[in-house]
Amino acid sequence: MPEPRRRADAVRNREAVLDAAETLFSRSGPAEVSMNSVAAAAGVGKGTVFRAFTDRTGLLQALAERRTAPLRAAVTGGPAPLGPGSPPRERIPALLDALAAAKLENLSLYRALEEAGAASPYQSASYAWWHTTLRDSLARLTGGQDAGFLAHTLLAAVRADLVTHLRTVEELPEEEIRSRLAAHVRTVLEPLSS
Amino acid sequence: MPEPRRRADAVRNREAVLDAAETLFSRSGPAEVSMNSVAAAAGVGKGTVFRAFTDRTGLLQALAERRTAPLRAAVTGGPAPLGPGSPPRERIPALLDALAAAKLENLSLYRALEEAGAASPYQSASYAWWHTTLRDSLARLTGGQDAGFLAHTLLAAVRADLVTHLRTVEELPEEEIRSRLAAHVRTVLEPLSS
DNA sequence: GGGTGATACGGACCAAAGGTCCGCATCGTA
DNA sequence: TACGATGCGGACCTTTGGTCCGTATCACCC
Repeated sequence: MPEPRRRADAVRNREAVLDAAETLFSRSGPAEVSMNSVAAAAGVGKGTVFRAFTDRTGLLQALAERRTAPLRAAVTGGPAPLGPGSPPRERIPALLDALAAAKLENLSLYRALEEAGAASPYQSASYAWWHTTLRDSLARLTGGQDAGFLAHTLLAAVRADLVTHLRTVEELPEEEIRSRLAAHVRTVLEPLSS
Repeated sequence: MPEPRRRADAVRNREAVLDAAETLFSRSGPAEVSMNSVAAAAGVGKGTVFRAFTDRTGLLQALAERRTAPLRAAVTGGPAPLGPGSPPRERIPALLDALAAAKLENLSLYRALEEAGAASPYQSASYAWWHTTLRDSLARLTGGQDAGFLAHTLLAAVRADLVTHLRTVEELPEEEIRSRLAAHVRTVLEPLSS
């Protein structure tokens, strides 16, 4: 596979689109960010956006991936408590707290991502990755039993629309949300035999 | 308020639309059920559908309400374990199991409902009702502390898209899903001081 | 620097879906 | 049976994701 060599203007445009989309999402809800507006904000034609990212979901994924690259790196190869070496009882709360923090920082992006057009969030590679990571850590405590289901329920507790509801309707501050989540994780982890 | 008296054809059409929509949802995913197709299947014009239900969300809500009326009745005024008199340790698992069962029976309807077009599921009256009901029961165990958050997490565990994923991708049978959910509920309820 | 093929650009265009509108039909009542 | 109120239906509008292709730009070689 001899890497087909990207043209300079193509990579420049790709970056511009990501930047524009990032700004738009930071300023308004997911519904206001249409592909048209992204293209316009990037000073680029619509076709360029779709060529670079295939479809809306592709753009959202690329954006989310770029924003959370450090987090993913910390989880896959970093030190404790996020890194793969950490003991589950430290790592699992850390994972969920980090994920919650990431969502809180990029709420409308994550909302857009989880609405997902047609496909449910459960189809995405990103969800699969988090689920696997979490499940494996959990399995070291449970012996594997129901770790998968438990991982799903924990991840469901940090879904972007729920977090949004907690922030905007129940008006909980970030730290409050994170501490309640932490308490919940503690509760769930408690009874697991080491 | 002297009840404006509904015309006979209007109520007939309303029913026809509900029936048609119900059939469509039972046969295909939420994306396939457009307002147009509902109108066509009901043998009725589009305007009639929108006049009767205001918008798509209104139709979905009306449909869900009709399908789960018995369940709501059982919860608000029925006998144990669902009824309001039952002790929380019986009632809470029963509530979640019943809700899970309802979703399993009407998966694509609930998926459509939770996608919600623009508004998140957390805006809906139906969610608020379940959340309040569950929170109140939980509060009788926790003394109120974090009952609201816990109720959210429990409800998140039965979200339609998650349930769909468990059924179709992980291929768990209904009973398996319900029993894992039950186990999870037990775990979460366990540490609560009575 | 100039020529040439490959690659990317951009915006007109398309299709689908939710929602609106209003001339016409049907209902309920006297 | 007549007549006003209510409801009907489908053409129409708007928005949005996504496609297409004639044109411009890039990268490479001479």
